[in-house]
Amino acid sequence: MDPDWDLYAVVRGCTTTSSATTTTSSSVSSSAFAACDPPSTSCSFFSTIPAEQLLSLSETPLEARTSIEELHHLCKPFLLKPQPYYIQNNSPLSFLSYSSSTPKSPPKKQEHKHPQSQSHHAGSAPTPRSKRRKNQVKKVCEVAAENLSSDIWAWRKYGQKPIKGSPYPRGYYRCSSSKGCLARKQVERNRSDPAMFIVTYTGEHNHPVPSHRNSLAGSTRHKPQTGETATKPASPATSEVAKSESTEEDMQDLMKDDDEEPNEFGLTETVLTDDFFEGLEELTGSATGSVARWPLANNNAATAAGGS
DNA sequence: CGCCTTTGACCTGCGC
DNA sequence: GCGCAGGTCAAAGGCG
Repeated sequence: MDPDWDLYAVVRGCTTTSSATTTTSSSVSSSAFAACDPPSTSCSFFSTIPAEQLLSLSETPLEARTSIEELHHLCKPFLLKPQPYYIQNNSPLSFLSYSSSTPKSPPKKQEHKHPQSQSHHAGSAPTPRSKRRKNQVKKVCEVAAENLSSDIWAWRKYGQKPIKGSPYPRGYYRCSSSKGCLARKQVERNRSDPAMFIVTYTGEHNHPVPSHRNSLAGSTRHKPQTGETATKPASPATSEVAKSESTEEDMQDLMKDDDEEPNEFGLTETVLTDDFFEGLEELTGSATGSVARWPLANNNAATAAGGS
């Protein structure tokens, strides 16, 4: 497994919101930091840090890590470690759900291959659609509706199904940034809390974060969402995202001057505020759990299923 | 023109 | 083995 793509996403998400400060290299490490969510959500990248590390971090006087560089330095070690599952919540350092469909089984890239159409997705040998349900690495996160639009990846909806027991349908999206990308995500509205969306990521991106969204053409479709018909996929996944992200792109463009790579941390000083470290304390306490979490930076579920 | 969403059909895994 | 439910495909139509 490799949280790479998630991390990338994280980075971007963060970069877009928080004004870029210093752009350096190492997208990987930065990604972890980027964990911070856009606007309302503060940084939760610490969730990626092992409990022990967190403790040590928290014990470090704030004054001691006033610079991004320092923070980076402190966290870098953990950022490269693959983390099983990370749940990101819309709220700063709280973790909502944790789900692991397959804790350890190696990422099954080809979660399935349709016999009738296995021609596409070049590069990967056609494999049966088998074992898609089991042995499949998933990253599940719960995202608030308002955060659904913060996803740096371009997703394309390829299906929607009503889920038994749930009044809301589940939307199926795949990464449209790259033809052969196996990354997929499912967006489902939380039945118990309609304001929240459950986003499940499967597969991995086999390409770097797109500096620009693939295309916006035809992505913005304004279909009159008939009420809350469980069949209406909230907002066209990417479409909404695309729109809301147009500004992100702009920002990214601006930032590109410095470097193509996303902001090292994607954090601004403002992000590293008391609030930011406040949550840290909480984390140190909660992070002692064995459950690995990470800032699934992408709250992207901009794609909402069950649409709003 | 290219990409997106929608949607019904099809395929496969899983539980009984 | 059967049926259900979940996941994906692909055609049709829309949008920039």
